[in-house]
Amino acid sequence: MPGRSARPQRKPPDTTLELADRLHSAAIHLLRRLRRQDDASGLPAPQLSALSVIVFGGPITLGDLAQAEQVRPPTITRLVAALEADGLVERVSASDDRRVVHVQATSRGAKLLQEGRQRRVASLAAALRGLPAGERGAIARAVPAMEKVVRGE
Amino acid sequence: MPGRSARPQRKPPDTTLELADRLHSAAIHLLRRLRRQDDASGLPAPQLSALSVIVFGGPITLGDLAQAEQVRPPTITRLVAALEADGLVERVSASDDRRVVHVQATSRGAKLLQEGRQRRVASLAAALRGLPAGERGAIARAVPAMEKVVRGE
DNA sequence: TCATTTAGTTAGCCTAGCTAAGTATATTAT
DNA sequence: ATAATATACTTAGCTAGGCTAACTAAATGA
Repeated sequence: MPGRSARPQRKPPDTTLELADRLHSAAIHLLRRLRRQDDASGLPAPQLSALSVIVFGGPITLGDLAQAEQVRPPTITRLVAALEADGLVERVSASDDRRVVHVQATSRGAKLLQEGRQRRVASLAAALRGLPAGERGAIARAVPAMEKVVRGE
Repeated sequence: MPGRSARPQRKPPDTTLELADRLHSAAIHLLRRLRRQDDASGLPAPQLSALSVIVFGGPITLGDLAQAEQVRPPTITRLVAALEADGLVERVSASDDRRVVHVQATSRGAKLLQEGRQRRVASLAAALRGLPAGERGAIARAVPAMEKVVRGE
């Protein structure tokens, strides 16, 4: 019985509301599962997420980063402060508008992301590899649509 | 690892590692988006999630609930305490083993779940309704597999 | 009987999120 | 030119979720 959900559901949802509900629930549990297996790799998920945007999105203002990360300005200030304290990113103030702060990855930050990301999602990847190909394929085909939802399109 | 939001991607992932990465990222952003739209209506996500297990899974021990929710015992103690303080669940100690505590929903808890939960996911449901039917279907077909991954099967 | 295991709680810590209010810089209107 | 307003970010202070370590109480078993 360990590991057994109290609510096993194997049928696809058949109303949009049920779909939303189950997607929501699955997201919560997915992240909790990953967080628990994360410990070795270093940064907490939100910091890693922000770092990833910074590394891939180049220098970015704090405001844009907050929007990309779907959080309020004070939250991004704090996340960036934590990353900066670890030497993974640095602030650069804009020359033309001195209110604006750009943030960019240091080489250490970029390196940590490259190395750490695979480790962090390794357990999820392993679980996905354990699925029948058809089910893994179903998830793969759903991901672009999920990203669209997340971006609010 | 997340972070694809700075660069929208519309292609399905073609390696398992990339799939894991993007699924993870989508889950993070999905939950943040929902949290922000979670009005005064009710409980924070983790409490709602636990309440849902309790309502649908009947009376359940704290240990089993912790497992179902993928959290450590102290966390479940705290979540249940919060739900109890709101009169949504109640503790019942087991007659045969006095260490064990079962938790069950009150009628208020069951009612709040029925009403409030749908409200909470309403914005997600609306976003899903805005998708082309094919993409919504892709997500619907992926959900059972995601639940399987989450349960660690 | 006494040691061990099991279920849950308590204490104490850290991180993530928020709002409200503050500072500094830009912009706009008078 | 200056006053009002808007923007970008920070600070302060709060709620909440997550953890480990250490505890109590009850069951099990040698």
